[in-house]
Amino acid sequence: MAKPFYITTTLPYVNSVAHAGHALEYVQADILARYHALIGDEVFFNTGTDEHGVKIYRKALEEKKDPQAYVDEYAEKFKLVVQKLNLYPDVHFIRTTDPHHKAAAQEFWRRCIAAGDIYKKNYEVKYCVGCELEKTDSELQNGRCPLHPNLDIEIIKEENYFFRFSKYQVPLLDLYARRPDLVVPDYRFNEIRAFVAAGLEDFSISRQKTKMPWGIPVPDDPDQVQYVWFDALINYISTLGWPEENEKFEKFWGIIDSPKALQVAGKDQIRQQSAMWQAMLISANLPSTRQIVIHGFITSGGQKMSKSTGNVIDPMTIIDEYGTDALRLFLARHIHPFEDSDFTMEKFKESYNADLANGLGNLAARILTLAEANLEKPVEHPAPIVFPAEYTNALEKYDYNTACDNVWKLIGELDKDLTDKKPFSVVKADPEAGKTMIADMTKRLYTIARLLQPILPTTSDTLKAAIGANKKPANLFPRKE
RNA sequence: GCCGGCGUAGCUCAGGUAGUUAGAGCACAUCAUUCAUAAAGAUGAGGUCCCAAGUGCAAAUCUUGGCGUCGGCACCA
Repeated sequence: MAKPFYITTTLPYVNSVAHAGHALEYVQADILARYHALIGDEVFFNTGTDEHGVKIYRKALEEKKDPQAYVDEYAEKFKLVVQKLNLYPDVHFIRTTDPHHKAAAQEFWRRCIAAGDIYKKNYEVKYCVGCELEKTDSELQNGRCPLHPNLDIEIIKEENYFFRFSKYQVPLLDLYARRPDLVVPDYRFNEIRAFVAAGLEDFSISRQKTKMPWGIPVPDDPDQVQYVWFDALINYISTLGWPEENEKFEKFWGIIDSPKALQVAGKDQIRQQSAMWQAMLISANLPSTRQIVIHGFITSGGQKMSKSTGNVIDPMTIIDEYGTDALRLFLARHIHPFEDSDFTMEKFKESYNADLANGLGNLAARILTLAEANLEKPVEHPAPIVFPAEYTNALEKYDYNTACDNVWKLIGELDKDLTDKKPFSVVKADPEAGKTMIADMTKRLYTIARLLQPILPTTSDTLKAAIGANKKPANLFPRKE
């Protein structure tokens, strides 16, 4: 009986195109999805786009587009990214403007009301006339907008709905105590625990429709829409057909005593994912997330990527030049799973040439040339292997770097054996012995291809097909200068 | 300011409950070679393990202090 495995990324907000950080999160989640599929689990992999809110509304107006037309366009762009990164074919792509998601968000809201956790109150918004934007305290300096220090900040009163977050301090701390691996890595868990322990304030979860209509309507209140991320978080369960498809929901998301869902998110998302969303789930009487894995950010040349610095790495450009698997390997092997990491073209090219052109690509060429020339028929596929413990343990701990290192250790050993045992010489002196060696090494290459499946799916398939046909493929990774 | 992490070869990092000459991958140099993508292989160079004091027979590893650096301390998603 296949074990259900649920995994989701966060949904990118569609006010800009996909960047390297999105690619990292997609690839990390995809490696886990594919790994679990490989070991026989029934996988539900969710991603999609977060499409409501004031920023999108403004951008649509700026571009003189209907908001729906604007988000349709961006959703297509992100779908293309998902495709180009070669994510798991059955990935479920949810959009927060999907009718079913809207209905689910409204139902979720009603459940929170039923729990007594939503109430209306006057909310004071700080507003900078210069920016024409609302400002938070952390954005202000000495009570003034840093961009427009000569203008006074205006206080606008707005009636909004609030979520009774304060009520969930103890329940959240209980949850954290019960589930000591809820958030990975542990220092991120400590951060959120400290944050919750310091006390929680209720937060606003709606906006006035007259000012900002681009959101999901609040049930039974035509004047308010849900604040964007309240609705956005609900995608993790609406994607499963919640609330109608309860069987599917329990199968993948779990039940209260046995949560199953795995979430991957960036370090800027800790609070939303591991505190606010978990409180919302408790309020709606639904199971919590089983585990939230927090990754770091990608920097370039030690700095945040920005157009003005000119250090932006565009994942799509890299794919066009080097191929999807080259990008996937760099993200998996050379970007730290949890800490911020540097991504420069120099480092990328170095790793491409070392790991792929000189490493895997060259090894495949060596072996398959010998196999094609000397074996009469393709080798029989080795029986499904037991994966090396170092490899599986690393993936269970989200240590993609070490999982890759483990495969590359096998590549190195096979390469060295080929050099030392010289089947290319042996086959001339003693054809049968040489052929046996070549067949054996071809099988080892097949095993490596299987281990590569979650990380480099296309390369894995190409290698397996080549071995199956006993035909050397074209250069997998041409060396780049 | 408060809390926490980190500081080890050119680069990215591992080790670190103290115990032989400090490790890996990449990069670099030399040699050799062809089954292969001028690739792979062998050999080698490269480190006062941030600084100082302390506790030990013994400290990169423990303690204290200092310096440096990074992260968190709510409504930007």
